[in-house]
Amino acid sequence: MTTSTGGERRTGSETRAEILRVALRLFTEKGFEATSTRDISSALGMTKSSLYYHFKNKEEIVASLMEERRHELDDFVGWLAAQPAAPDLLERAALRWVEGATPERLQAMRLAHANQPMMRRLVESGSDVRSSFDRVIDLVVTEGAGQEERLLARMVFDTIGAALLAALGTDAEDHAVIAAARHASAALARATAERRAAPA
Amino acid sequence: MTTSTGGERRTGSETRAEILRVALRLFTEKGFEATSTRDISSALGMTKSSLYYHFKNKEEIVASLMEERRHELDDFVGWLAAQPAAPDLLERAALRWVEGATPERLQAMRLAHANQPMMRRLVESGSDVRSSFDRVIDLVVTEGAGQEERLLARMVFDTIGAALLAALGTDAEDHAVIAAARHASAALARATAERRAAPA
DNA sequence: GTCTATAGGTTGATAGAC
DNA sequence: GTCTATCAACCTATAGAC
Repeated sequence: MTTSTGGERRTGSETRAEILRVALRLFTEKGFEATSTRDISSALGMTKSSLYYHFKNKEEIVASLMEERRHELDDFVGWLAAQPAAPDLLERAALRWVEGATPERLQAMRLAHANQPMMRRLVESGSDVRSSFDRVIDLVVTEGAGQEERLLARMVFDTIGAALLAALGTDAEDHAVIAAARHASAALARATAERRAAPA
Repeated sequence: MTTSTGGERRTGSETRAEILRVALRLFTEKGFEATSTRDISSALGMTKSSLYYHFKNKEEIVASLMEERRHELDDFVGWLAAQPAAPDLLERAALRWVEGATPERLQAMRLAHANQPMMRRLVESGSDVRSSFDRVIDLVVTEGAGQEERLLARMVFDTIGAALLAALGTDAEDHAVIAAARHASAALARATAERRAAPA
C-alpha cells in the first residue's frame, strides 16, 4: 500500500500511475492552471524534474488522464451502432450508458467539468471525446431532428453530468449520483418518447 | 455604441461595465487563471494599471460579476418561502425558476461552470450563492428526505445547468437551451411526484 | 529515475507622473 | 482616469551530475 503523501518506497513502474492519481485529484480540486508541477511533485515527495521524466509536459498528464476513459465511449458507440432501430432505443441506450458508469468515469467527468476551458483546448489539439458523443446522438435521434430534440437527447445521456453538477458542494456519494442519474434518464427518455408519439 | 475591440471613446462611468463585459467573455472562454489582466486590458485598448483603478484585484472582477446575479436567487427564495406547501410546489417552483432565466443568467452560469475551482474559492471567502440554493431545496423537499431525493430536487431546479452542459461545443442558442431545460424540469418533477405517490 | 541548478518567461500588483 | 516603469513571485521546462 502506497500513500500519496510521500515517504513511501515506490517501484519504478508504479510511479507513472501514482503521478496520474495525484494529478487527477489536484487538477479536479484546484484546477489545471492553478495546480503547479511543484504542487504535484511535492505531494508525491519528489521534485518537479522527476515529473518530466515520466511525462513530456504538464498537458500530457491531463491528456493521459482523459485517454484512459476514451475507450469506454468508443466501445459504447460500437455497441450502439449494432443495435436495430427501435422506439425505445434512446431509453435503453442511455440507461446502459448510465448504469455502466464506474467510479473512474465519475472522477474523469469531475475533472472535465472543473476544467472546461482546458478541455476545449485539448479537443482542438487532437484528442476528441466530444465528436464520439456526436455519433451517439446521431444514432439515437430521429432523422432530421431539430436543435432542441438533439439537445434533449444529449441531456438524456448526460444525466450523470447533471447529477454531478447538482451534487457539487454536497456530500453526495457516487452511488447516490448514479441512482439519481438513472432515475433522471428514465424519466427524460420516457417523456421524450411520449412527445414523439403525440407531438404538439 | 461602443465596441470591445478598443479605439472608441468611453465616458468614465461606462468603463467599469465594459471591463465586466469583456472579462465575463474571456473568463468564460479561456478560464479565470488562463486570462491575464493584460488580456483583459488589451482587449479594451487600455493598460493593466487602469484596471486596478476600477477593481482592487483580479478576483474582485469575477466576484462583482457573480454578485450581479446574486439578487435574483434571493428574490426567488423570498417568493418560494411565501408559497403554501402543495404536492406540485416542486414543479411549479422549478418551472418558475427556469422560465425566469435571462441571457445574463445563462452567461453567469456559463462563467461559473467554466471556473468551478475558482468559484469554490470565492464561496469560501464570503459570497455565497450555493447556500441560498440549499434553502430552495429545503423548502421544496419532503421532510426528512434522503440524499437521493435532495439530489433529484436539485436536478429538477438545475436543468438549465444540465442543458448548458449538454449544449457545450454545439451551436445551440439560448432559447433552445431554455426550452430544453423547461421540458426536462417538467418531466423530472412529474416523475418525482409520481414516485412520491407510489413509493417502491 | 531522481536530483540540483537555472534558464527564460509571464504574472498580479504598485508607485508615481500627468 | 490613464499612463510608464518596475518588482517580486512564480511558472514551465531543460541540462547535466549521480
